[in-house]
Amino acid sequence: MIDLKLLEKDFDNIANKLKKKKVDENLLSNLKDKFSLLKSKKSILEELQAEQNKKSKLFPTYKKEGKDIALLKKELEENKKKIQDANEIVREIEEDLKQIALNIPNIPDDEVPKGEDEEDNIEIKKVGVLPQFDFTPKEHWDLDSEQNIIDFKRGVKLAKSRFSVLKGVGARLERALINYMLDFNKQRGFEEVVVPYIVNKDSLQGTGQLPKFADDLFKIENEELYLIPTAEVPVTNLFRDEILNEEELPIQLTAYSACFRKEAGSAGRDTRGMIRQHQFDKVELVCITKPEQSDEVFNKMVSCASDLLTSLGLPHRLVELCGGDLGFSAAKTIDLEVWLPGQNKYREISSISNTRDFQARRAMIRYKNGKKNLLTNTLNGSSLAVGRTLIAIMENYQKEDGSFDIPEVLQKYMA
RNA sequence: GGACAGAUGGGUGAGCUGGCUUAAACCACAUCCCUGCUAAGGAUGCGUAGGAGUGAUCCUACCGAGAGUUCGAAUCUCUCUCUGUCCGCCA
Repeated sequence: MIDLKLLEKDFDNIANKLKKKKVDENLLSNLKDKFSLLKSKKSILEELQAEQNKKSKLFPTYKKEGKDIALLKKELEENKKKIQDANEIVREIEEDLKQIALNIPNIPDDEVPKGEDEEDNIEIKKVGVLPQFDFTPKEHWDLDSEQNIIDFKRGVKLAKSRFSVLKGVGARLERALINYMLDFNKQRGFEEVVVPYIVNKDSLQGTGQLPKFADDLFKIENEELYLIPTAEVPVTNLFRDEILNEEELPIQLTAYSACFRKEAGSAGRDTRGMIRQHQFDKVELVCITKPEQSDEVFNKMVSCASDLLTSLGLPHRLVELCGGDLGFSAAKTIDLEVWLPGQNKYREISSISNTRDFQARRAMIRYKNGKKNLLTNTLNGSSLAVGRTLIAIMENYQKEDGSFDIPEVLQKYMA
């Protein structure tokens, strides 16, 4: 959530920064005014409450001294009505304020490039050598036209479009990749956790998926529960409403989970193949840090994911997202895009974000710094999207007859 | 899913016949003092959020969550959530 005190103090600067994310300045000034209004109405309420408290305490002494309490009582009854009215006003403003504030995205870092959409993202570097073929490389669905590895037809039969079934080598490769990624991340200092795939509203609000992006989530009928769109939600919310010890930071975790997304806004995009599914596997990295640690940890996460791709022999590039393409909660994001020879394109396989204190403020994740409780920073990133890694292997390691090799590092996991 | 019991600060835990509670006490923790060595004792401080003030300090809210009764609620009433125990079901 946006820091309302900062908004009040430094309005022009923040409004200017949020232009990169296309936030309307009028909305922000409205928010700022509401915040000031709330403070003044609240102090009126508190004065009334103070009076009520003070005078209520007179009753025992009045009774002891045998004084008449009728007048005092009448006075307090009237004051009580004033309190109720004032309370109603404060509550309305608070509700209103919260609705606006929760829908304002994070402020991008200063060095985030300006831009509208993914066309304006900046390539930072390319890693690895593109594979050369003396035939025309195929897309993954053409490599497996019999659907012996990825069975899209039956996935649809079981659920609906954008679901699939992995079989044989496909199923084993998926599991091998998950295990390999978790082991790799562990070696880099990330501790593994296993978390629920269903979470409540508070958790989703903490990481920023709610209230704004309810349409992207699968909701459990008749319950305030949702399937997770990413392990980032449960893993980050592990520390919601907690005050951590300074010494335990940075916390560096990794988790495998299935992820569930409605893909509401992407009708018609990537309808073929494994790229965009309603259910997919992902190994995630989540870090909770002190603010001054988060840039260093961010870089560590990026190199972890990039080195993982390199170790699998997958050429890729690092791309810094421009303001317009940045996610709701992110202050800065670097995407890793893997080379898909069948598509002759780089495609996103990992997205690593520093949310600074945006999620921490929503989820109240703090740490004790001497006497003060300060907000942490939270970071998250994929390492990696497993299904996309699987097809990247199929396409990059393909042979003319449609078969493909398994990267060396995975072979012991396939035994 | 059914029955019963419970939810109080970092932990344990009293208060729960409404106002002498400003949430006791103990433990843990921090600083200091005394002592002088398989240790012991003492003093002070020690929840969260918001607000006012240069500051000491003061005000408001919070005893699982939300509503209600009352001049006044940790304490009474209702609803919900969660935890424990027993039963049922289940990998």
